[in-house]
Amino acid sequence: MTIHDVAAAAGVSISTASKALNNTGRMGAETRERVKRIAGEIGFRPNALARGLLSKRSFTIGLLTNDTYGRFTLPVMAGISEALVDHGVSVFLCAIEDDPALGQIHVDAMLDKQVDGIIASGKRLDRRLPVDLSSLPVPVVYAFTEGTPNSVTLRSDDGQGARLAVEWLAKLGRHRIAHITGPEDFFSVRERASAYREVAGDAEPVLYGIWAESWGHEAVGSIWDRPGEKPDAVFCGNDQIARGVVDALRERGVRVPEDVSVVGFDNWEILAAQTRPPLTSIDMGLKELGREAGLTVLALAEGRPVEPGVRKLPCRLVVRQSCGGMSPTE
Amino acid sequence: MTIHDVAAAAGVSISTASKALNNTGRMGAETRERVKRIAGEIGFRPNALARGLLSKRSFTIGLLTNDTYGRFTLPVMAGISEALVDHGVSVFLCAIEDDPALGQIHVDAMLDKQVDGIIASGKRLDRRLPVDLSSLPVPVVYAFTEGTPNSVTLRSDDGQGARLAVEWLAKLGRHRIAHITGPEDFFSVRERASAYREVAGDAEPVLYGIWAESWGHEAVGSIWDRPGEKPDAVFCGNDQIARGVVDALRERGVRVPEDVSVVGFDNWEILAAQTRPPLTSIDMGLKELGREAGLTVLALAEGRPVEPGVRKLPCRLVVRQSCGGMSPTE
DNA sequence: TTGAGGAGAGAAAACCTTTTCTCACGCTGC
DNA sequence: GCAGCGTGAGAAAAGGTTTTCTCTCCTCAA
Repeated sequence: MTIHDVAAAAGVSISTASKALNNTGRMGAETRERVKRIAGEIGFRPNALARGLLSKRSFTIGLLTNDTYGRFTLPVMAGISEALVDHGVSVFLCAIEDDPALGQIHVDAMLDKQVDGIIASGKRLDRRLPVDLSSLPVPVVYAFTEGTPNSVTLRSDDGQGARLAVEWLAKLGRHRIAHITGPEDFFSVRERASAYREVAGDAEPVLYGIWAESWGHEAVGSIWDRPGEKPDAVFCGNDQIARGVVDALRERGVRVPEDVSVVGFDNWEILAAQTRPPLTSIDMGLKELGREAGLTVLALAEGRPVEPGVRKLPCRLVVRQSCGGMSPTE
Repeated sequence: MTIHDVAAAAGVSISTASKALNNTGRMGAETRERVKRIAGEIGFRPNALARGLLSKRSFTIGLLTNDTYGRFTLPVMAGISEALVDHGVSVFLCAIEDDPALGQIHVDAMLDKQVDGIIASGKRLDRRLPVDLSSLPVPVVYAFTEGTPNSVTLRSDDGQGARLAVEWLAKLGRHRIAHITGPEDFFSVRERASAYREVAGDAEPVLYGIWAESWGHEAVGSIWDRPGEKPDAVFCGNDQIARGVVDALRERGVRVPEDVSVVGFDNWEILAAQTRPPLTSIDMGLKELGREAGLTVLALAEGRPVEPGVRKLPCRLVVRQSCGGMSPTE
């Protein structure tokens, strides 16, 4: 089913058929309608390859990621797809592990296929993908991964997210707020910790560890075993740690949320909702991040100007039951 | 950088350049080498759109899924990508939620882009995607979702997986093996339960519930609170349930694995490894499934014959510490 | 010396669409 | 009655590549 068939069936030339279908050119209204009707009847759909060859636009972009579990990439991907499907753009997903060679293969394959742009994503804000995207013939947007100097980079505002969490705890009347978090060499860990300090002061030390439940357990042990007053709230670096914290507290007979409020980070639905009690958590808004990234790369592909630099998107507090108290709108 | 530039730089015609680069046609060996060298030097890469237009092969396939969390789709995707990247094939990922309209939009977009084939995937073996793929102009392979009657369908062998689990427990000397699993209306639940019955007999009832930790908890409660002898092993319908079971047992002072062995299903790394103790689990081999699906759709796209029907791929036992005992090779 | 045949290379068509250019025709205004 | 113009529609080129066909030499054998 090519445009030839449409033209033949409508008794017009190919050029007329094309113009009719694209609402361009001059022609009689009934001719246009007839061509359109016939195209619909025989189920004509234009070949995107041929169209792309001419227009230099493939309506295709690539998403490059090294996030194997997809915990971060999946929401980003969903946002991108959601934003771009209306524009007829499809997305190549390329998981490149941490392998530079594999990354290069995928980038080359995408360029061969004339993608209109590339979105680079990852599992960590302060690490680069193992492949250089700085001088590609197509626009590149970095989302949730570190970009090159003059690039467009989108990331979550972890400081604001942390502030949100701690202020929420404060609003609930908690004032001895501990912070149990991940490895200090993560930029986002430092950013969250410093926002935490701003709001909570330094009554409690920040406990750095690893991104695991076991660390949440262990940290609760070290805090509750030491003498002196105990915290009445814990702000955790991610939901896994929070889960460990909640479990450890319950095992010690400390009630959550009655005695201690706990806030997580990431709002990893499948974990946060299964914890007992379900975790109040900070959502980084990765889907919105993806949506923005999609629209941005599209803008660049269409030649619209986008000012370079790092753009931080706000986090959101998702209230469940691990803090007790009021609803978030009060 | 087009083949015109290569031809000009090498002082040959376009056709000669093309033939040189593709190792086709007749020509002097040094001419061929010279063209290749120059193409390499100026960084020529053929335009896949133009090539696809002519060859009717876009070296592109689509992966359609309604699995939002990507827990099943992600490993499948990884397998597909891994198998096809060597063949120069890129993959469009289309997440269609459960929306028929969205599904149709994505399918149309992919067909417009002349994909060589489509792989349909999902989150459940016994459900169809909300879009009809039965009479598309491109080959379709179903992976981890129900296919249409005469299609090629790939799925995990859940019966064999369940057998693996129960036999493993038996081999460890466990003989009162309980089965706590998901909703009975899942085909895979029934399949696993019936394999369990075959091996374990019906000393213990099968407990059907929901796919949640809370159900694991609850089920342990109902078993351990009833009078009489207790199980010495629990085979769980998935890792979330297993997690709930392990936690509930620990809370009751029942030791895992000393007193009771626990096996999960899905081998959801991030959960199984964080459980205390880490879960022995059945891996459905979704990556291999993806790989097979990729190679199969490629075969179909190239016109090689593939016999239709349902092909079951074996599950694998992944031993961690929740069963105790020996290593898996003994 | 001539004819056949083969080797090397180029011309051109094809893939499908969009877009620009050209053409024919009928009408209006002088 | 004729120049000019607007309208509707088609011809053709372009985009980058592959492939088939053709052409020109050159060599070798008769």
